[in-house]
This record gives sequence, C-alpha cells and structure tokens, in this order.
Amino acid sequence: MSNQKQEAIFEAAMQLFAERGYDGTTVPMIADKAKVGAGTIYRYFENKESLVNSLFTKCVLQFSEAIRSNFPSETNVREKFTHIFNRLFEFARHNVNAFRFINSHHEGHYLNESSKKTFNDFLDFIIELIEDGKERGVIRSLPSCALIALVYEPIVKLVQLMETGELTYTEELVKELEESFWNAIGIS
Amino acid sequence: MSNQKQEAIFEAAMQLFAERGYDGTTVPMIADKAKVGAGTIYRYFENKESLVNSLFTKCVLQFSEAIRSNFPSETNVREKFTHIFNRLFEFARHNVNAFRFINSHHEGHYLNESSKKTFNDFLDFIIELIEDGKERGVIRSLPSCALIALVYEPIVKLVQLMETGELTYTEELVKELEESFWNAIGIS
Amino acid sequence: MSNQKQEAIFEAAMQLFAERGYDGTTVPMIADKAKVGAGTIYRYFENKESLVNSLFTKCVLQFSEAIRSNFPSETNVREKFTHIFNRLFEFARHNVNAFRFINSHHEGHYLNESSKKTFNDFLDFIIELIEDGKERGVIRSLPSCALIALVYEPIVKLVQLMETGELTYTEELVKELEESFWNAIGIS
Amino acid sequence: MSNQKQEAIFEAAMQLFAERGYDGTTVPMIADKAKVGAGTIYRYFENKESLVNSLFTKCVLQFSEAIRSNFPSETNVREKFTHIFNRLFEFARHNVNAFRFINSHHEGHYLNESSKKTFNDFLDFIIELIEDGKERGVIRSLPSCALIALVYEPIVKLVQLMETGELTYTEELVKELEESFWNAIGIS
DNA sequence: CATGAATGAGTTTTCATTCAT
DNA sequence: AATGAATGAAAACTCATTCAT
Repeated sequence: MSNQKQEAIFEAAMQLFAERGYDGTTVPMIADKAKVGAGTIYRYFENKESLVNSLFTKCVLQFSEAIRSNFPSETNVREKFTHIFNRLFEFARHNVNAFRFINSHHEGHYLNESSKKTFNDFLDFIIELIEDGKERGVIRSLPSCALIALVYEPIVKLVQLMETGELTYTEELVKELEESFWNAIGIS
Repeated sequence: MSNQKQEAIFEAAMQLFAERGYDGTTVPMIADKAKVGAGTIYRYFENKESLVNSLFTKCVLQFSEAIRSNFPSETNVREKFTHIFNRLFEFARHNVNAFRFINSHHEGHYLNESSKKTFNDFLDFIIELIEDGKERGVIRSLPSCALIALVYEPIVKLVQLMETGELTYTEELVKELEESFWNAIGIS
Repeated sequence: MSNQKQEAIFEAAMQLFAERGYDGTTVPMIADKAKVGAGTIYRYFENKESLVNSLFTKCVLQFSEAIRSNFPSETNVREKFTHIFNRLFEFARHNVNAFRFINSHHEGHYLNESSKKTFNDFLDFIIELIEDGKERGVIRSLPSCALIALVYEPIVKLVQLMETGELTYTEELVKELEESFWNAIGIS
Repeated sequence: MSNQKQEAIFEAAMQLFAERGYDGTTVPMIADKAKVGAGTIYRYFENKESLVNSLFTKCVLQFSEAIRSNFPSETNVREKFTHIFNRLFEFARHNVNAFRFINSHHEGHYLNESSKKTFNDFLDFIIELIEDGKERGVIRSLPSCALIALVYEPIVKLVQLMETGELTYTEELVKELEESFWNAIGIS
C-alpha cells in the first residue's frame, strides 16, 4: 500500500537528516535506505525541501501531541514540570531520530514559514507554563527562553548519549536528572 | 600578506559553517565572504574537508586555551567550576561563531581522527575535574558526560539567544545562571 | 470498447504534439488528456516513438485521402489547383491539429522511414501535377518544391491564424487567397 | 576570452534548436557541440530556458536590424517590398540557423514575455508597412497577418530547401520569386 | 484489459576543484 | 601568489516504461 512507501521515506529521511543533516543527505541516500527508487520520492514530495518541511511538521506535531496529551492542567507547577519532563524524556527515548531531527533542524535555512510556525506554536505552549510558574514564584525569574534552554538542551544531548551507549537509561537516573533540572530552574 | 588571507578564509568559513553547516556552505560562498578568489582557498587548504578540519582544530585549541590558561589548580571544586563557567561564557560571548561552529560540528562526518582527538583531549580535562568533584562528594554522582551536558548544552543555546537578541547579557544574569548550573550539578 | 481508447489517445497526442511538439509532450500528459491510464498507451503502442509514427502515418493518409478522393483527373490544371486548394483548406480547417501536427513533425528526428515514405508518396502526387502544369506552360517554371512551398507554407500559417482568431474564415477570404496563390504560381 | 565561449554556446544552441527543437536538445548536446564543459553553460546562462530566451532575443534583434538598416523610408511601397524581400532572403541565406530557429521557436511554451515582445515589435514594423500599402491601394486588402504569411512562410521553407540542396540559389530564382510574391500580395 | 504506482535511466543543475593568466 | 573562468563528477529532478493489482 502506498502509505507504506511514504512512511519508509519519512523514516529513512529522518534517520539520515538526524545523523548527517539536511545538506549532508542526498536523495539517493534516502531512497536506498527507504528501499525505494529515487524517483518514487518525487511521487510523494515535490522536492527535497518539501520533504524536509513535511517531515519536520509531522515530527513537531507528534512531539507536541506526546507532551500535551492528558496534560494535568489542574495541578501545581511542579507536577506540570514533572509531566513535561517525563513525557519529553519518554518521547525522546522512543523517538530518538525524530527528537534529534527536530532539534538539529529547527533553524534550517530550508524550513518554510509554516514549518517554523508549527514549531513556535509548541514553544509558546511551554513558554506560557513557564510564565505562569514565574508569576507564582515557583520558577526562577530568568527569561523563559533561558529556562527552556536549561532543561531542553541537556535532554537532547542526554538522549543522544543513551543512544550511543555512553549513558545507560535507568529509572533512577531519570529521577536524579529531574531533580537536577528542577534545582536549576525551580525556587523551592 | 598571506596570513591575512588565511585568517580571512578562516573567519568567513567559521561564520558560514556556524550559520549554515558544513554541507550547506559552498566554497564560493566562503571565497566571497573572505573577499578572495575561490582558487586562493586551495593555496591554503588542500580541500574543503581539510579546511573544516584545520578550522575545527584551531577553534578547539583556542577554546581549550581560553578555559585552561591560569587555571586555579590549587583551589576547591566550586571555585574551579566558577572559573570554567566564567571562561566558557566569556569565550562563547566573544567568539560566538567559533563556539557555535565547534558545537554544531564536533560530530560531523567530515572530521578526521586528529580533529576528534583534539576535541576529546579537551573533554578529558573537564571530565577529570568532574570525577574529582564526585569523589570529593561535592558533585552529584551522575555520569560525567551527563553532568557536562547539563551545563554545556544550555550555554551553547544561551549564547546563541544573546546573539539573536532574544536574551540580554548582564552580569547578574550570568551569576544567576551560574547558580542554576551549580544547583543542577553540585551537592552543597 | 478498445478502439475508443486508441482514438482518444490519438486525438490527445495529436493535440499535444501540435501544440508543444513531440519532445515537449510527455506520455502522462497524453494519458491525462485522453483520460486513460499511462500504462494503457502501451497496450496500443509499443512506445512513444511508435505512437508518433502511427499517428503521423494515419494523419498523412487521411490528409492524402481528403485531397485525392474524387480528384478531377479529366480537367485542366487551373481547376485541379482549385480542387486541391479547396480540399487542402477544408481539411486543414476541419482538422486543425492533424494538419498542424503533420506540418510541424514531418522532419522530426523520431520519424521512421515508413512514415517519411508515406509523406513523400503524397508529395510526389502533388509534384506530378505541378510538373504537368509546368510542361503545359500554365505554371511558372520554378522548381516544384518551391512552388509547393509558395502555396503550402502560407496555408499552414493561415489556418493557425484562423484557429487563434487572428483571422476570420469567410468564403470570400478563401477565394481571395486562392487568387493570390494562383497569381503566385500560375502564368495566365 | 570569455565572450568566445558564450558565442560558441549561442552558435551550438542555435544549430541544435533549429534542427531538433528546444525540447529535443539536451544541455550536454549543446556543450559538446560548443566544445565546452556542461557546467560552463551555466556560467553564462541561468538555465536552459534563459539560454533559449537570450538566444531568441539576440536572433530577432539581429534579424530586425538586418531588415531595417538603411531602410528606404522615402520610396514607394513596391520598392519597400523589394528591400524587405531582398534583405529577408539575404539574412535567411546567410543565417540559415538563426532564421530557422526564430521561425520554429517564436511560439514556444518556454519563451518569456520579453522575448515575445521583441518579436512582436518587429512584426509591428512590418504590419505598419503593409497597412500603409493597403491604404494606398497597392497591396491587396487582405488581413495583414495573412499577407505576411503569404510571403514569410514560403521563404522559411525555400531557404531550408536551399540549405538541403533541393533548391539551388541563383539571382534569377530570387527575382522570379519576388515577382511571384508580389503577384500574390500586390495589386498592380 | 486497464490502471497508475514504482522505477531507473537520462536530464538539468550545482559545486569542489583545477589551471591558464 | 592570486584569481576566477572552466570543468566534470555528482547532485536534484523528470519521465518513458513496466508490472502488480
């Protein structure tokens, strides 16, 4: 069925983009990894740029959904943090390539406005929560973008380290890390 | 004088690599920005790959030197952390492109063993300090690579945010951040 | 019924070849216009080249038949000219695409010998008439190919102008034109 | 010198386009015939379409200049016709490929507005002369586009026949032809 | 029979690299 | 030494043709 091919192309492109970047990945590389003919890619995507944009949007939406589904709106900031942290980690661990791809490509010169918007919409959701936490006096009064960086950037790296085997995933490690992160951004 | 040309090429390449990545940067782009002929680049570097490796090594050594010069070997872990943190931040702020370039390229498929070794040698220096801190019980007993990630990755992003104007540099901010980072990795 | 499909393919191909030329027309374009699947074309024709040759031969034969049917063999040159001129014009007006297609493709690098022969056989019929006219002293003693050019080439263009609306068909116009043409090639 | 390369490319492209049409000519074919590397073509022209447009404009301007230079404005219609006819014929004979190229490409789907305008500007010059002749009662009162077709289209073919050797150029032939054409469009 | 998704050979186009000036 | 025009190998992309459904 035709969607299988598209999925295979998405998956292959995601892996290669995550590993080698957009410009370092050629269309034949994607075709080979996806086990389709090079021409087939152009049946599903107008061109390489269109492919990276579709893939980016798809990944960001998946990511956003993973974080926001069953979000505990009716609870305190600390628990919201835990929720996001756990979901983030879970998503990143189970979707290593998607996560790395999003992270290494969200500033690419090939992304169109629509792709950027999808990404920023998600960021705005996070920023709102942080602003709320700051107002309530439970999150340090640092700029939101800085607070995000404090947590988000290390996670990107940590997940990658787990992937390469330099770091081993354990429940305890994640709990330790959550504490570390909260220490970094929280006040109590 | 020929060294001026080489410097111009290094500078132009660094900026472009930092902004667009190695594969997204063409040799003519570098030549244009450096205001030299495209052929001139090949008088100073064997090829594009050789240029990126030379540049990477140069930047890492500069970076390493910036961190390690006047290093307070005879002091406690906390002060060593402060020293590294300040130097890191200072270097990153004054060498935004070098810092971004190092960060976005240290896993590039085009880096040779020598370049990787230079980078790892520096990392090892940091790791030793961390191991020492952990033994002394003042740094959390997380894996060293994780501890590095906790501090290093956010700084990369923070400096970039300062560059784009989304975050404003102040002495207080840096102090706040140092505290945050120590909260994340330290024990006391 | 299968002949309907073949007809649809012929018609679509003829229109597209007439408008965009053989090389500027893709097989999917033909399939779309003919409202058949691209693969269907290959049930009726071995390949694109075979299609253009079949179509060319078909069109030339139709054209030849249109000119030669009920040909007034037993009359004078002037009347034969009128007959050919009227039939030519009539055919061209009612088969604009066929006529344009024949005209723009009879020197194509993709035509095979058989196609070229069919075309030349028809030309020979015309040439014989001209030779006869010249012998009888009613047609100017210009080379036959030149005399043909004098009449045939403008008609191709005139019919096209009628098609685009730049020229309006009227019986008077055609009579005027016939007179013009006879003035150009005839002697009386 | 660099203009030699551009000239070689123009010349090669013109020949190939005249023989095989725009779509039937590949860039490597042009490069081979021009004895340059394929990439060189892209130093002089943005792309294949840009090349055909530049070439078309260049040819039309040359053609226009050939007809209009030393134009006998102060003479009667018959002599103007002779001037144009001779110049046209001369240009066509000495620039067979340019002439064929203009003729076979002036309706191409790849021509931009600027190219079309250049062509129409020249046509307008001819049309004005014809309108004048019609007003003075020395040219048949047929639509101008038809009158142009009556003369222009055969010449295209005649020149081609001379090129292939099917027709031999002689001064007498050209005089005969001029008479024929005037008979076709003139009144006296 | 008919289809249109899939393919890969062939096109267009780019760019690292060379070399005549 | 320095240049940038020229190159051709490799990239992006198209399309005639095939074949599973």
